[in-house]
Amino acid sequence: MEIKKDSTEDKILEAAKIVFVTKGMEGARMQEIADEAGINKALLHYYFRTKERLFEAIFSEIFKFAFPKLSRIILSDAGIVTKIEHFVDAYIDILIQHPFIPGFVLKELNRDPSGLFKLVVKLGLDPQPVFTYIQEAMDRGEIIQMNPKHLALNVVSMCIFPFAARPILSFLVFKDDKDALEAFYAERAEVIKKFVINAIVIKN
Amino acid sequence: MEIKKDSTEDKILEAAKIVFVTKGMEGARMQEIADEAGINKALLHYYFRTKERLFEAIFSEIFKFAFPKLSRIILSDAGIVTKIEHFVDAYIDILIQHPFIPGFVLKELNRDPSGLFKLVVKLGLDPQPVFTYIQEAMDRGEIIQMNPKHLALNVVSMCIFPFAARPILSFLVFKDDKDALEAFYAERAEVIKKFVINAIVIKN
DNA sequence: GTCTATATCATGATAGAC
DNA sequence: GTCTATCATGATATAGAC
Repeated sequence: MEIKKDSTEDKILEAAKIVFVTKGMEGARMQEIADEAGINKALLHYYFRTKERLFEAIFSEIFKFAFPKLSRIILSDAGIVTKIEHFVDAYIDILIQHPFIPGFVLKELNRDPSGLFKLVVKLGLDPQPVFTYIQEAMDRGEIIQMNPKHLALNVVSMCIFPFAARPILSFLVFKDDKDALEAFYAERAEVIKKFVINAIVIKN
Repeated sequence: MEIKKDSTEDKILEAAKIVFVTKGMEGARMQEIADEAGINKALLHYYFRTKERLFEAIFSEIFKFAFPKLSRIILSDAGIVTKIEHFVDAYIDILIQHPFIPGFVLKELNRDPSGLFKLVVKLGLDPQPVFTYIQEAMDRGEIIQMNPKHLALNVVSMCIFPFAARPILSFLVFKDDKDALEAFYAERAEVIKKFVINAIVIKN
């Protein structure tokens, strides 16, 4: 006897997440999602009218997952160095748990950015206060002077890119040694924090 | 009178590059490439037997474009700091001229890495000597001690990621102000160089 | 709500005339 | 070499039975 622990809709969402994340919007096949969910292809259209809508549901879910955690850190009242450290820790932690997200987001971003833009507007995401905050910390002499946008981008780049480029990193640098790659990712947070602090802390 | 300056094959290659780069392998349509080249769809199959082969031709061309320039710098006999500076300058220069490459490469990388792997093997690309070189410079006390792989990845991340994430950067940070975005990219090389040097040069 | 069967359409690829 | 016409396939979407 089989216990029905998930609704059909949940099963579809879970299956779609797996397929979309590995194959992307274009590569994903409705048949494959149906198979993965153990249901019929027509049911996908019953629950989510089109492939596009199903995709958007998954995309939003993934994006919304990371947002609140990072937002909380950014809005905290810690000093800028501590805040950057917490941000890097949290970001790398999320990425280690979901290493597929960067590749997926960048892929879809270059395919059709409008979906992400709608989401960004809907979430009321605006980085300007972050830049203003960084500038103020610089003016207070907490860190060296530089364009806040460049600083923020440097930090985010070093966090995200290694995961977005995972296949080439794995193959080229680690000769497909999964354990070595995982160990390397586990070191990233500490490395980035030290690197950034060295770069921006004022030297006497 | 129309002067035939390009062969049909060249026209196809140029058209395919435009379409593949913007749409990717999956998104690209043979019809669109044919239209872009001003020829018939059947001719594509006459010159390049399949879509896959046409794609590979473009992908190789793009990848091979950047390789020799960067390779020359890496193999030069400058000191490590100078070498990093030259590398960043050259890399950002290439990316400003071809800002689509990172998004394209990452997209195809996450779709099917095997093509890039074959290319990497064919070109005999091996980063190990670079890591060894960095380690030796560290041992000579030219820069601080850290895992050479992390250092290399930090530099490459800060160079590539801003271009890979161009759509979101453009929309979220620069409110679709193209001029502001271009100006920002133009500053990247100087910013990255200063940032890296601050991070790795030994303080007294 | 779930399924079978099918309509409709788009695309990569090919055949064959010129 | 280039074109028109067409095929074969696979995918989205819908109609309608249960």
